[in-house]
Amino acid sequence: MMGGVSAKRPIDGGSPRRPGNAFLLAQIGAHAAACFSQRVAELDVTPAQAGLLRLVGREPGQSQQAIAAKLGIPPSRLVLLVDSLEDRDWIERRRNPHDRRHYALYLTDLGTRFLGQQLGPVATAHNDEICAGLDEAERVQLQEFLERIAAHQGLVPGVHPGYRHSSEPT
Amino acid sequence: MMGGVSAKRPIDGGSPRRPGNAFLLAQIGAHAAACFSQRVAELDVTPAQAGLLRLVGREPGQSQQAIAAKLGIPPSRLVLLVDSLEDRDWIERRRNPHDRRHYALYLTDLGTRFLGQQLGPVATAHNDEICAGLDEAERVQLQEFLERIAAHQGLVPGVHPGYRHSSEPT
DNA sequence: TATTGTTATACTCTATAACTATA
DNA sequence: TATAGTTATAGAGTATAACAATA
Repeated sequence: MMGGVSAKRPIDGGSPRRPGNAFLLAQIGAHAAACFSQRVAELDVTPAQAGLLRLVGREPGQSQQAIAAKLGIPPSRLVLLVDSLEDRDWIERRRNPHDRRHYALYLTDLGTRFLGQQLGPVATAHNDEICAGLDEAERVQLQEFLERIAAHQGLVPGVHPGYRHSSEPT
Repeated sequence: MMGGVSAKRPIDGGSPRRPGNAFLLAQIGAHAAACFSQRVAELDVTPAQAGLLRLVGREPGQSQQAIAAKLGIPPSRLVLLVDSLEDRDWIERRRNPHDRRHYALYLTDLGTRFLGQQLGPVATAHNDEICAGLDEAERVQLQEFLERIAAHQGLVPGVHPGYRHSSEPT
């Protein structure tokens, strides 16, 4: 080993003493995602499944290609996700009569009920848990800030890239 | 397949029409982490390496066990991370003379310089990029909200759990 | 015997690319 | 030939558990 050693005392290292907004957002965002994951696990659902279910409910009738593009994932990955929801009888693949290569995805009645009666309340409770510590006015204010940031970053309203390989401590 | 089909029209599905704060935090957080990952990649560094480097700079002299516990990762994973930083001559393992089982981690001079002159500016630029769209007063206000949330959620100031298996679309 | 750090192994998740069918 | 969906394979990243050294 070459290069001497320093730092008998704590060193700041160029980064601000207290974490900035970007770091806090990443930290809290990861925490929120982990909490949500734990909550939906009690319904035997993964976050990815929950997200797809919500997307199909919000914009039914789309092809798998369109959905995969919207989520920024390869179509091959979507297949297994769709399979898992179809196995539970929550969504349904319907052939497009005009072009039999396409499938169009729709919620089943069961899926609609699950989304509205099971997943919805869990998402609401999750949101409340994360916002604990902020009063109503502050939550509105925070939402405005976050929406502005999201718009500035070009993020699509209902979709987030929980797919990139990050993993980032401290 | 049993269970009829519904949803000829878009369906809200119990979740709020516009994403709530928790969803926005997760979405923006993942985006911020991805941006940071891209930025530090230009320095040939992973987010995990950057985080460890900052942690060692902030609290030098800790054992690997202590750091692993703080980051919430298994010690075996930390070994490779420490190896990669030691290979670059940025940090150093020093034997504890009183208990030769322990190592204590310190920055080298080179690591101190890299942290201050390379990584620091990148982190600052990253923070500015994420906060684009908010003026100075709003950034301060946002930071206050985020710090309050982090405290309420019991998050340790410098450490975030970018380790759980989430992956969550929509 | 307990603890620190390390190595070895196995498992999960994901993307890439080959394959089938429709057009 | 091109496109939608599927299947198969391989790679990265991670945790679990066995191991060696020190106490």
